[in-house]
Amino acid sequence: MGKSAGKTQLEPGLLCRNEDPVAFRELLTKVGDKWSIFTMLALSMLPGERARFSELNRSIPTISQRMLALTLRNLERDGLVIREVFAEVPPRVEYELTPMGQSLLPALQGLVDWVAGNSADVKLARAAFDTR
Amino acid sequence: MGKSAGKTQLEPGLLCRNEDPVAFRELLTKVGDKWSIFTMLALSMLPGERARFSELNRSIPTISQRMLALTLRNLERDGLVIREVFAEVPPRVEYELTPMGQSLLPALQGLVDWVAGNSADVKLARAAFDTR
DNA sequence: CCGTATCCGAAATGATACTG
DNA sequence: CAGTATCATTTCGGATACGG
Repeated sequence: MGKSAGKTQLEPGLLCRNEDPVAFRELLTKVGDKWSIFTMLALSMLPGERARFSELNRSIPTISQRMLALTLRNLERDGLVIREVFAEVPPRVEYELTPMGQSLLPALQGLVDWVAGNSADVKLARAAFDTR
Repeated sequence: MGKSAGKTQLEPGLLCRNEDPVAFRELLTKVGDKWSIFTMLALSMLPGERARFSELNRSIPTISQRMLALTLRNLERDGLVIREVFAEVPPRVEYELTPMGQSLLPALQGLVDWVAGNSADVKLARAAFDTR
Protein backbone atom coordinates (compact mmCIF):
# COMPACT_ATOMS: atom_id res chain seq x y z
CA MET A 1 0.00 0.00 0.00
CA GLY A 2 1.99 2.93 -1.24
CA LYS A 3 5.48 3.71 -0.17
CA SER A 4 4.69 5.19 3.22
CA ALA A 5 7.86 5.19 5.26
CA GLY A 6 6.02 5.78 8.51
CA LYS A 7 6.18 9.56 8.56
CA THR A 8 3.59 10.65 11.05
CA GLN A 9 1.46 13.51 9.89
CA LEU A 10 -2.12 14.54 10.32
CA GLU A 11 -4.22 15.01 7.27
CA PRO A 12 -5.05 18.71 6.97
CA GLY A 13 -8.69 17.72 6.96
CA LEU A 14 -8.41 16.24 10.40
CA LEU A 15 -7.69 19.54 12.05
CA CYS A 16 -9.47 21.76 9.58
CA ARG A 17 -12.52 19.84 8.65
CA ASN A 18 -14.66 20.29 5.61
CA GLU A 19 -13.00 23.39 4.17
CA ASP A 20 -10.11 25.67 3.51
CA PRO A 21 -7.77 25.70 6.51
CA VAL A 22 -7.30 29.44 6.38
CA ALA A 23 -11.03 30.20 6.36
CA PHE A 24 -11.53 27.73 9.17
CA ARG A 25 -8.90 29.41 11.29
CA GLU A 26 -10.23 32.83 10.48
CA LEU A 27 -13.65 31.97 11.89
CA LEU A 28 -12.18 30.13 14.85
CA THR A 29 -10.11 33.20 15.63
CA LYS A 30 -13.20 35.38 15.51
CA VAL A 31 -15.41 33.29 17.74
CA GLY A 32 -12.52 32.69 20.13
CA ASP A 33 -11.76 36.38 20.42
CA LYS A 34 -11.98 37.67 23.96
CA TRP A 35 -14.20 40.64 23.13
CA SER A 36 -16.56 38.49 21.09
CA ILE A 37 -16.82 36.01 23.93
CA PHE A 38 -17.52 38.63 26.56
CA THR A 39 -19.97 40.46 24.36
CA MET A 40 -21.99 37.34 23.60
CA LEU A 41 -21.90 36.17 27.18
CA ALA A 42 -23.02 39.57 28.40
CA LEU A 43 -25.92 39.51 25.94
CA SER A 44 -26.94 36.10 27.21
CA MET A 45 -26.89 37.15 30.84
CA LEU A 46 -28.37 40.61 30.78
CA PRO A 47 -32.06 40.83 31.67
CA GLY A 48 -34.25 40.11 28.68
CA GLU A 49 -31.29 38.68 26.81
CA ARG A 50 -30.89 41.98 25.03
CA ALA A 51 -29.03 45.14 25.78
CA ARG A 52 -28.21 48.60 24.58
CA PHE A 53 -24.79 49.67 23.48
CA SER A 54 -24.05 51.57 26.66
CA GLU A 55 -25.20 48.70 28.87
CA LEU A 56 -22.75 46.40 27.15
CA ASN A 57 -20.05 49.01 27.43
CA ARG A 58 -20.58 49.18 31.18
CA SER A 59 -20.94 45.44 31.63
CA ILE A 60 -17.73 44.40 29.91
CA PRO A 61 -14.84 45.56 32.07
CA THR A 62 -12.41 47.90 30.32
CA ILE A 63 -13.69 47.38 26.80
CA SER A 64 -13.35 50.53 24.75
CA GLN A 65 -16.18 52.10 22.82
CA ARG A 66 -14.26 51.43 19.65
CA MET A 67 -13.69 47.73 20.29
CA LEU A 68 -17.29 47.18 21.35
CA ALA A 69 -18.56 48.82 18.17
CA LEU A 70 -16.20 46.77 16.01
CA THR A 71 -17.01 43.56 17.83
CA LEU A 72 -20.75 44.08 17.56
CA ARG A 73 -20.54 44.84 13.88
CA ASN A 74 -18.53 41.69 13.22
CA LEU A 75 -20.94 39.58 15.24
CA GLU A 76 -23.82 41.08 13.32
CA ARG A 77 -22.12 40.43 10.02
CA ASP A 78 -21.46 36.82 10.98
CA GLY A 79 -25.13 36.34 11.81
CA LEU A 80 -24.57 35.87 15.53
CA VAL A 81 -26.18 39.07 16.75
CA ILE A 82 -29.12 41.18 15.65
CA ARG A 83 -29.06 44.94 15.84
CA GLU A 84 -32.32 46.80 16.27
CA VAL A 85 -32.56 50.55 15.91
CA PHE A 86 -35.42 52.51 17.48
CA ALA A 87 -36.41 55.79 15.91
CA GLU A 88 -36.37 57.78 19.12
CA VAL A 89 -34.57 60.70 20.60
CA PRO A 90 -32.21 60.21 22.25
CA PRO A 91 -31.38 57.27 19.96
CA ARG A 92 -31.76 53.73 21.25
CA VAL A 93 -30.16 50.64 19.75
CA GLU A 94 -30.57 47.17 21.15
CA TYR A 95 -28.66 44.00 20.49
CA GLU A 96 -29.56 40.37 20.97
CA LEU A 97 -28.27 36.97 19.99
CA THR A 98 -29.61 35.14 16.98
CA PRO A 99 -30.44 31.43 17.30
CA MET A 100 -27.06 30.67 15.74
CA GLY A 101 -25.45 32.98 18.27
CA GLN A 102 -27.21 31.14 21.07
CA SER A 103 -25.99 27.84 19.70
CA LEU A 104 -22.43 29.04 20.21
CA LEU A 105 -23.00 29.85 23.86
CA PRO A 106 -22.28 26.40 25.36
CA ALA A 107 -18.89 26.24 23.65
CA LEU A 108 -17.96 29.70 24.89
CA GLN A 109 -19.19 28.90 28.36
CA GLY A 110 -17.06 25.76 28.32
CA LEU A 111 -13.96 27.78 27.68
CA VAL A 112 -14.82 30.38 30.28
CA ASP A 113 -15.60 27.73 32.87
CA TRP A 114 -12.29 26.02 32.25
CA VAL A 115 -10.43 29.28 32.71
CA ALA A 116 -12.35 30.06 35.87
CA GLY A 117 -11.62 26.63 37.26
CA ASN A 118 -7.97 26.39 36.33
CA SER A 119 -6.50 29.86 36.51
CA ALA A 120 -5.06 29.22 39.95
CA ASP A 121 -3.22 26.11 38.78
CA VAL A 122 -1.97 27.88 35.70
CA LYS A 123 -0.66 30.63 37.90
CA LEU A 124 1.23 28.07 39.97
CA ALA A 125 2.62 26.39 36.87
CA ARG A 126 3.87 29.72 35.60
CA ALA A 127 5.54 30.54 38.86
CA ALA A 128 7.28 27.14 38.88
CA PHE A 129 8.38 27.53 35.28
CA ASP A 130 9.70 31.02 35.83
CA THR A 131 11.80 29.87 38.75
CA ARG A 132 14.32 28.47 36.30
CA MET B 1 -33.18 49.18 49.20
CA GLY B 2 -30.62 51.72 48.13
CA LYS B 3 -31.17 54.28 45.45
CA SER B 4 -30.92 52.03 42.42
CA ALA B 5 -32.59 53.75 39.52
CA GLY B 6 -32.77 50.59 37.42
CA LYS B 7 -29.49 50.96 35.57
CA THR B 8 -28.77 47.61 34.09
CA GLN B 9 -25.23 46.47 34.54
CA LEU B 10 -23.49 43.18 35.08
CA GLU B 11 -21.30 42.78 38.10
CA PRO B 12 -17.73 42.48 36.87
CA GLY B 13 -17.55 39.22 38.79
CA LEU B 14 -20.26 37.72 36.66
CA LEU B 15 -18.23 37.81 33.51
CA CYS B 16 -14.82 37.54 35.10
CA ARG B 17 -15.33 35.17 37.92
CA ASN B 18 -13.15 34.76 40.96
CA GLU B 19 -10.34 37.10 40.01
CA ASP B 20 -8.85 40.12 38.36
CA PRO B 21 -10.64 40.75 35.04
CA VAL B 22 -7.41 41.49 33.22
CA ALA B 23 -5.72 38.26 34.31
CA PHE B 24 -8.86 36.33 33.43
CA ARG B 25 -8.92 37.76 29.94
CA GLU B 26 -5.24 37.18 29.51
CA LEU B 27 -5.64 33.45 30.11
CA LEU B 28 -8.81 33.24 28.06
CA THR B 29 -6.97 34.88 25.20
CA LYS B 30 -4.17 32.36 25.47
CA VAL B 31 -6.29 29.22 25.55
CA GLY B 32 -8.55 30.61 22.84
CA ASP B 33 -5.62 31.37 20.57
CA LYS B 34 -5.81 29.55 17.26
CA TRP B 35 -2.26 28.19 17.39
CA SER B 36 -2.72 26.95 20.93
CA ILE B 37 -5.94 25.22 19.95
CA PHE B 38 -4.46 23.52 16.91
CA THR B 39 -1.32 22.52 18.77
CA MET B 40 -3.22 20.91 21.60
CA LEU B 41 -5.67 19.23 19.27
CA ALA B 42 -2.83 17.87 17.17
CA LEU B 43 -1.16 16.50 20.28
CA SER B 44 -4.37 14.77 21.27
CA MET B 45 -4.87 13.18 17.87
CA LEU B 46 -1.40 12.12 16.90
CA PRO B 47 -0.53 8.46 17.51
CA GLY B 48 0.60 7.90 21.07
CA GLU B 49 -0.76 11.30 22.07
CA ARG B 50 2.73 12.70 21.80
CA ALA B 51 4.72 14.20 18.99
CA ARG B 52 8.01 15.69 17.97
CA PHE B 53 8.44 19.28 17.01
CA SER B 54 8.70 18.55 13.31
CA GLU B 55 5.61 16.33 13.37
CA LEU B 56 3.59 19.15 14.85
CA ASN B 57 5.06 21.55 12.36
CA ARG B 58 3.87 19.33 9.52
CA SER B 59 0.51 18.56 11.05
CA ILE B 60 -0.61 22.12 11.64
CA PRO B 61 -1.22 23.69 8.24
CA THR B 62 0.87 26.80 7.56
CA ILE B 63 2.12 27.32 11.11
CA SER B 64 5.60 28.79 11.11
CA GLN B 65 8.50 27.36 13.08
CA ARG B 66 8.58 30.50 15.12
CA MET B 67 4.92 30.44 16.12
CA LEU B 68 5.02 26.75 16.93
CA ALA B 69 8.04 27.24 19.18
CA LEU B 70 6.44 30.20 20.93
CA THR B 71 3.12 28.41 21.32
CA LEU B 72 4.71 25.29 22.74
CA ARG B 73 6.74 27.27 25.22
CA ASN B 74 3.68 29.15 26.42
CA LEU B 75 1.71 25.93 26.76
CA GLU B 76 4.56 24.39 28.71
CA ARG B 77 4.82 27.42 30.96
CA ASP B 78 1.09 27.31 31.63
CA GLY B 79 1.34 23.67 32.64
CA LEU B 80 -0.67 22.36 29.70
CA VAL B 81 2.12 20.58 27.86
CA ILE B 82 5.19 18.63 28.88
CA ARG B 83 8.41 18.85 26.93
CA GLU B 84 10.77 15.91 27.00
CA VAL B 85 14.28 16.11 25.60
CA PHE B 86 16.17 12.99 24.55
CA ALA B 87 19.96 13.09 24.61
CA GLU B 88 20.42 11.73 21.15
CA VAL B 89 21.93 12.81 17.92
CA PRO B 90 20.23 14.08 15.95
CA PRO B 91 18.29 15.68 18.80
CA ARG B 92 14.78 14.50 19.58
CA VAL B 93 12.21 16.41 21.58
CA GLU B 94 8.72 15.16 22.29
CA TYR B 95 5.67 16.94 23.57
CA GLU B 96 2.54 15.68 25.24
CA LEU B 97 -0.45 17.08 27.09
CA THR B 98 -0.51 17.20 30.87
CA PRO B 99 -3.68 16.10 32.68
CA MET B 100 -4.63 19.75 32.95
CA GLY B 101 -4.03 20.11 29.24
CA GLN B 102 -6.27 17.14 28.56
CA SER B 103 -8.97 18.65 30.71
CA LEU B 104 -9.07 21.60 28.36
CA LEU B 105 -9.64 19.44 25.31
CA PRO B 106 -13.44 19.15 25.46
CA ALA B 107 -13.84 22.91 25.57
CA LEU B 108 -11.54 23.36 22.59
CA GLN B 109 -13.28 20.60 20.71
CA GLY B 110 -16.58 22.29 21.41
CA LEU B 111 -15.41 25.44 19.73
CA VAL B 112 -13.91 23.61 16.78
CA ASP B 113 -17.05 21.55 16.31
CA TRP B 114 -19.19 24.66 16.30
CA VAL B 115 -17.02 26.27 13.67
CA ALA B 116 -17.04 23.12 11.56
CA GLY B 117 -20.81 22.92 11.80
CA ASN B 118 -21.65 26.56 11.22
CA SER B 119 -19.08 28.00 8.87
CA ALA B 120 -21.37 27.60 5.89
CA ASP B 121 -24.15 29.58 7.57
CA VAL B 122 -21.72 32.24 8.69
CA LYS B 123 -20.53 32.54 5.14
CA LEU B 124 -24.09 33.06 3.98
CA ALA B 125 -24.73 35.62 6.70
CA ARG B 126 -21.66 37.55 5.64
CA ALA B 127 -22.66 37.53 2.01
CA ALA B 128 -26.11 38.81 2.94
CA PHE B 129 -24.68 41.53 5.18
CA ASP B 130 -22.18 42.65 2.58
CA THR B 131 -24.92 43.05 0.00
CA ARG B 132 -25.87 46.34 1.64
C1' DC C 1 16.68 18.01 14.23
C1' DC C 2 15.33 21.67 17.27
C1' DG C 3 15.25 25.51 18.09
C1' DT C 4 16.73 31.03 18.85
C1' DA C 5 17.77 35.88 17.19
C1' DT C 6 16.74 39.53 14.34
C1' DC C 7 14.26 42.31 11.25
C1' DC C 8 10.21 44.26 9.52
C1' DG C 9 5.63 44.88 7.64
C1' DA C 10 0.78 44.14 9.03
C1' DA C 11 -2.80 44.05 12.15
C1' DA C 12 -4.96 45.00 16.74
C1' DT C 13 -6.19 48.21 20.11
C1' DG C 14 -6.53 52.35 23.18
C1' DA C 15 -7.23 57.41 23.52
C1' DT C 16 -9.28 61.25 21.94
C1' DA C 17 -12.17 64.16 19.44
C1' DC C 18 -16.08 64.82 16.70
C1' DT C 19 -21.15 63.96 14.71
C1' DG C 20 -26.26 62.72 13.86
C1' DC D 1 -27.08 57.88 23.10
C1' DA D 2 -24.60 55.57 19.75
C1' DG D 3 -21.48 55.58 17.26
C1' DT D 4 -17.29 57.16 13.56
C1' DA D 5 -12.65 59.17 12.39
C1' DT D 6 -8.09 59.69 13.26
C1' DC D 7 -3.78 59.00 15.38
C1' DA D 8 -0.19 56.64 18.19
C1' DT D 9 1.36 52.64 20.20
C1' DT D 10 1.75 47.97 20.83
C1' DT D 11 1.64 43.36 19.45
C1' DC D 12 1.56 39.65 16.07
C1' DG D 13 3.59 36.95 12.96
C1' DG D 14 6.27 35.62 8.69
C1' DA D 15 10.95 35.30 6.59
C1' DT D 16 15.50 34.55 7.12
C1' DA D 17 19.74 33.30 9.03
C1' DC D 18 22.32 31.23 12.48
C1' DG D 19 23.66 27.80 16.39
C1' DG D 20 23.74 23.54 19.70
